[in-house]
Amino acid sequence: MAKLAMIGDLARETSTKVTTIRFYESIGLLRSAPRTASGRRTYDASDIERLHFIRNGRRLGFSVDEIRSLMGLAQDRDQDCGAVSTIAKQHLKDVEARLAQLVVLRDELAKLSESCTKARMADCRIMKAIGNERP
Amino acid sequence: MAKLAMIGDLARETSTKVTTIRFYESIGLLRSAPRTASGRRTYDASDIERLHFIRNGRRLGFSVDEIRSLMGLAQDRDQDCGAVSTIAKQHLKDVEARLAQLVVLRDELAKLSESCTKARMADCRIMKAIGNERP
DNA sequence: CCTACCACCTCTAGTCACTGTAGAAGCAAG
DNA sequence: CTTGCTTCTACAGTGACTAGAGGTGGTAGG
Repeated sequence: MAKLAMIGDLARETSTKVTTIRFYESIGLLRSAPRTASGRRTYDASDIERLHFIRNGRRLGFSVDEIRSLMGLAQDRDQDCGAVSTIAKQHLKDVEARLAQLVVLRDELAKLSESCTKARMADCRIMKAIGNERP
Repeated sequence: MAKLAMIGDLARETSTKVTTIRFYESIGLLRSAPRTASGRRTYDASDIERLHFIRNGRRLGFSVDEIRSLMGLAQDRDQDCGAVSTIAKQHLKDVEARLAQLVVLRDELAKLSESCTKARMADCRIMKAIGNERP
């Protein structure tokens, strides 16, 4: 039988903080890990995989709830994966929307930043611009 | 003397929720508005300007603390505005960094999303990809 | 004058995904 | 045996609001 990992090993393996792993357990994203006699959490290979999935999902910007859904769907191994595709596509759409917003923001900020003429505060163009913009 | 506005007027004028205005007061971003006999907040033109500044600052992605700094700097009307420029430039840099990250993310997600072959869950490429990516 | 209705009030708790802290106990090496 | 690391629990804090409960004030219509 495979040797068990302590929480610190899991943390290193997945570049996750120990506190974050405990947090995932507390919100039910990871199962309640079995404990040693002295109360320490022990993990096996499937926990490592699951945590990798969670971390990658988060890195890709999926919310905890989306990850929960994805992992839930994975249970039905014979179902088709249309629902997964739907979640991924929606997320992509959201990211694209945020991206577009951020581009607008960047351009506004760049214009703002360029407008500086090293004036007195009372005449500062940046301050005036922030005060006057009406979207 | 100019007529005073109620909190609802201010909210409409600046597209801000009433609760948000009260929140800004509670964190000292807006002054404690003077009250009518019955305890309602009253606002004048300078409050409207100040709130516009705050909202525009937030829309541009400045944090509440940055806005606080900017408004603090504005007090010294004779000082030069180098500090303002510094804050704006730093913020621009932050936004550009986020933008770059988001572009990477978008590309990863797009690839992910395209990889779907409408398979059984057990063979889903999207799920496999989320599970297997190791940054 | 009464009633309906809206705007306003305070206070508290919830959101999201963690992070940080305090204080105690386990465990292996020197 | 001591040192120093890891782990444990439990709770508070982050940012920037948002929502809800439960109440008062002011006004317009009947």
